[in-house]
Amino acid sequence: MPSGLAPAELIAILTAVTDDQPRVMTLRGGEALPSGPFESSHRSLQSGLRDWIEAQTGHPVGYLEQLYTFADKDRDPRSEEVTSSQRISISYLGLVREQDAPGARRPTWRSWYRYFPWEDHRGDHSPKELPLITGRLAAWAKGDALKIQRVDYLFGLNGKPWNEELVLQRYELMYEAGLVDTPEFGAPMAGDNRRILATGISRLRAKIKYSPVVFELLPESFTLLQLQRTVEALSGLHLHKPNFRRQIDQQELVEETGEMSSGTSGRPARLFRYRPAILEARMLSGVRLPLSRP
Amino acid sequence: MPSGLAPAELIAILTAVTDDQPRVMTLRGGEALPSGPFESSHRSLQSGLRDWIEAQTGHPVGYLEQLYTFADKDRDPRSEEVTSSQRISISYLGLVREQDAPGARRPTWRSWYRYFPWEDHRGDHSPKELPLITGRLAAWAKGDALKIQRVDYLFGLNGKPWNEELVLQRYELMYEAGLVDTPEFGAPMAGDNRRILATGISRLRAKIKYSPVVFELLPESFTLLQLQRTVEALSGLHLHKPNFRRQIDQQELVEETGEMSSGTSGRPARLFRYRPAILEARMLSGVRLPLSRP
DNA sequence: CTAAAATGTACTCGATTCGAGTATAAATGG
DNA sequence: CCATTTATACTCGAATCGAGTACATTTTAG
Repeated sequence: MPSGLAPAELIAILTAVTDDQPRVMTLRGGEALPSGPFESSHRSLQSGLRDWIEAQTGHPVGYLEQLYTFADKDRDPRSEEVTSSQRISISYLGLVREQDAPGARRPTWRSWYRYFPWEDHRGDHSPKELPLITGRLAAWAKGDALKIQRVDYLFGLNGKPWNEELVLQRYELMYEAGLVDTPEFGAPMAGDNRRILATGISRLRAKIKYSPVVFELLPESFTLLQLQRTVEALSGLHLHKPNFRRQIDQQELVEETGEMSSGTSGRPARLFRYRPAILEARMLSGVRLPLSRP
Repeated sequence: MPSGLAPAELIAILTAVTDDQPRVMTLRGGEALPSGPFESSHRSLQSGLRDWIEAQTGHPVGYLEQLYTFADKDRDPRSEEVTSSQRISISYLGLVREQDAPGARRPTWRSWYRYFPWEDHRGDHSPKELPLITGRLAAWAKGDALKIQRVDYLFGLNGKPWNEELVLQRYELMYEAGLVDTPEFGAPMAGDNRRILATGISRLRAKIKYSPVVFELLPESFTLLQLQRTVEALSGLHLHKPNFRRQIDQQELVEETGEMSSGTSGRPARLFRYRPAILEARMLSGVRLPLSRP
């Protein structure tokens, strides 16, 4: 058994939230995710990537989590060619406070929804692309009961609820149906980068429900509305304000700083800070999503 | 920037449940997990590993999920040496029905709880090793409020509930406290294999709560008690029978076969089968854990 | 044969959670 | 001043969940 020697590559999905938009750091005019070779000199995968990101962007990375490891042929289902050496790619999800380093090298932060416009359900109406997409999917699924069921489930049709976590599954369904190269249905990326981004969004949308990672995206002190807007940006959902606040203080994840917000319109709000002391004790409760507007 | 060329290795945590014990396939007298080099000839990581396992064990793998990718220096915190070439190891969790291939090559299936005896909370009493372990941990944490809080949280002391999912975190705490090499506190494994096993157990214990993976471990048709015993074996918890059954039929994951069980003592039970048709529709409900006995 | 043990099945009850809605208070901007 | 925006405190009913009770049916021990 000859063991394959494969070069390893690290790929980062760096996410920040600004102006109520969840954003991802991109290169080459928004067409590629940042990536680089894995250096033998690094202490570990995790710390190697951390050093590399901070050097490249000037942003400290608050949270870094491994997502998935691909071999080349896994990555782009379109290419049928047989490559002799398979590159191994390890993808990571990183959360940064974009405002931390305003003066540093300006990378291009793009909204997630530029690539997945159908995933933003915050407005009063569902995204304008959705009817077109589901129409095309219905035509594609016609006759196959299993496919119809899958479309209904993934896109919340026929009484089924919209599940915001299924970003990757929806993208893969659209890929099967041949819809992902339609420019009106989201901006393209090089290779399989858009699929990797979908993986990261899925993971993060799941994670905010049972882990306090949101706070890695917020400044030191914040109002409860800021917190809610951030969760809404990530999940792409509109949340019920009173219930959201009820959950937050039931979980005792935050404490008042004593200060009040200023500079905004409307009544000033109390400022809060995250209580990292009980991080582990609250790990498995975390932020849940009390939805509203069906 | 010279890119490091690293050989990649696949490591498998193969799990089955027999005689109400969750088991893992091991080599070398229970000291190692099966592993092998990643072949360039394989179509993908996933399918490569699947072929390899089925060839080695004769067991078809029902479910296969990637766990985590390590670089060598990540893997064994004990070794301080600087290796020039870092091996990349990709670990997978696989579920098999052990009874499927009784005549094949006989690998050694060991109970999880041989390696983590403190994780089995099914009996009337908690595991006999626990008082010793928590005593030693308390001595280790003495004086450090944060450490004490962590011990309490991870081991369910001082009114905190036992959380069965935190297998890896408990193992790592015990590692920090220098308890993992005590033979009374579980059998040893080579290198970091025991830590990788803990990762797999944590993942599986979390997964059975929101995904119907349990059925990959059961025969085609089964009784509700068999299903409950399997979940109990994996979670290491004792469940409340009436509530367990209530949840199962609320979720409509199973249907009656019309047959009855035979050969066992007690009243014969109805046999059920899994309904894979609605797999996706139920993905995010799955089997939850209605505990009993505080 | 009979009783005990093991297994299966159907209920009830109360606490908690959760979605949804209502009401009121405090600031800003024409 | 009044419309608008934001903050905060409640209420209500449905669904879920932990816990417990009761009873049925079969095997096995004695």
